[in-house]
Amino acid sequence: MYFSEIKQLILKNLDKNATLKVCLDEKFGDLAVYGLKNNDLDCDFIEKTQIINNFLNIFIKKPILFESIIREILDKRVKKNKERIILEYLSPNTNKPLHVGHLRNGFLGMTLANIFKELGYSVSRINLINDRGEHICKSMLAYQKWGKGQTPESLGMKPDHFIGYWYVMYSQKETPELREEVHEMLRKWEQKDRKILALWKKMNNWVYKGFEQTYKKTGLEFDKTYYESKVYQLGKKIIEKGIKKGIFYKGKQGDVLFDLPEKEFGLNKDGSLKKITVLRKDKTSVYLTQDLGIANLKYKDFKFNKSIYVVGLEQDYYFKCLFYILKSLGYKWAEKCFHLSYGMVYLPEGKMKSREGKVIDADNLVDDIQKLVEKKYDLKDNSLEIALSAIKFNLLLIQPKQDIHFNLEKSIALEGKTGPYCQYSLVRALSILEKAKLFKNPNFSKLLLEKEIILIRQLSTYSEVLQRSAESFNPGLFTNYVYELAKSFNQFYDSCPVLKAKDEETIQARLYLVKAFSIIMEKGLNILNISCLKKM
RNA sequence: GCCCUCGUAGUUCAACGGAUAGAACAUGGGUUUUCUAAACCUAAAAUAAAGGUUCGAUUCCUUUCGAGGGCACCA
Repeated sequence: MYFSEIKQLILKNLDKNATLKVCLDEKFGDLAVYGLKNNDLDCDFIEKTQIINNFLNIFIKKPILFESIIREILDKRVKKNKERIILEYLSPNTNKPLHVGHLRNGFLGMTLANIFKELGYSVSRINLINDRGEHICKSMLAYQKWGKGQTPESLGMKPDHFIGYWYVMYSQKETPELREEVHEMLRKWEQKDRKILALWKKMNNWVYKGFEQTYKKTGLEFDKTYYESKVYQLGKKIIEKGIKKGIFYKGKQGDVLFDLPEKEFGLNKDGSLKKITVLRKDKTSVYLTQDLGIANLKYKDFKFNKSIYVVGLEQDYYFKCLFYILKSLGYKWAEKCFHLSYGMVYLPEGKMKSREGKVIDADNLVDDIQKLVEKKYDLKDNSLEIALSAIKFNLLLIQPKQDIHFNLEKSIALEGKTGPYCQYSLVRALSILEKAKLFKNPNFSKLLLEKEIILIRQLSTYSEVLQRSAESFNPGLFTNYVYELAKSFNQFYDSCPVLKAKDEETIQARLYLVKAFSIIMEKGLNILNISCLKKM
């Protein structure tokens, strides 16, 4: 019998509304449920039941319990779920390199995708590249004016950093005249002016080359890439239809508007309804125009059961509008769209400002931490994997809604509650398993010590945490679990020798426990996109 | 002005409405002839304030204070 089956059997015997909880505190039972007076549980694996503080505590016969948990982990069965989930994340602009905020976004998306995959969903990961618009023209204009034909190669710069350099230069030199030139450039771009298109292509290709390097280094992956320049016109037909249906209307100046209802959005200061522009008077798209189109395209391409947008909290209002308009247009799938909003990353001196170059650059961050690892532990091997593990773990640990106050020295620790700590616990486990052989029939009644029991209980909550983490779209919950698991193992490792235990039966029972731990820890690290190392 | 989010040890973060609010870092004290000490053990330290709902509130509701974000042709 597996642990999940035990839980189901017990649940059958309880009230309908009862929820079972695995107890991690040894004083209580193995499972507990609140508020039950009647404890007639008729299952032969139950040792005793006891009511403490109005909790019904259920004690299960230890060998059966341990075997059920460990066996379930060893006999990995893959669940399948027919639901399809799409996740959009990263979505960079092509006018500057990636910074630590992008990393937070990307790792949130990647990890959530992995969590849903582990639960059996069919998942597609989408990157929507913001490759057009005024902000893109800014770096183009600066390069055109002052670039003197230099290239990333001629300056020895990573190509996306090269582009970012011109974006910062534009911002520093910006004047009303320059701003007008940017508008003019965008107009030419939309009219497919050859020269401008050629410049745009050249510069975007540089950026992509740089992004690719960063993706590869940090492990960011996608199943599908949409380019804004190719799809930004899609929304216009929807706008036309919406006007005919009376959902949108033309403003005095010829722009197209949508009225936001008072109930959900409140009123303006003067008591009028809030409005939002869906198309400019000159018929060019605003973000909303293209997002209406892209949302449709996504549904056509994927027929999703859930569409998740990983985008910062500064766009909460925007997404509320977008989803409301989609619903008003009659798309049934509108309610399956979800904005995963996450907090900003702040520097000690305040908000990051790309325009001023005040950012924690993604590439530099990885390089810095990697150097730190090499220096601190005097090693070359695996230093990148360890540095990335520290960064990813740190960014994922904090629940999405929280802002992160980033401090280079303090934030990316290498010891304590960190990625490397978790990697290290797996290294230790694998090192034991390498030296031993597992026999077929372990005797789990040999596992009696406190640290053994805590580790087993910790292992037993894996699926539960995974499920909760998915339901709340919170990878932080799972990241914390991975740490707690590593901690339980390190404590076990310290107090319970495996290969040098007193008798062969204890050795085997503990080996099975180590094996089960290594399986879950490997899964856990893979979900967090952290490398499983054999040596550290 | 209005709307949204957040306020937990010195610091950075946890806690499905449930049992004694957990960690990490920093600080103090310890552990290596034993499977990797990037580890383990140990001490001290917190729910912004005031009300309410509840058998029970860090969690839900109201108010105040504080921080951040947003509110029609920006992304």
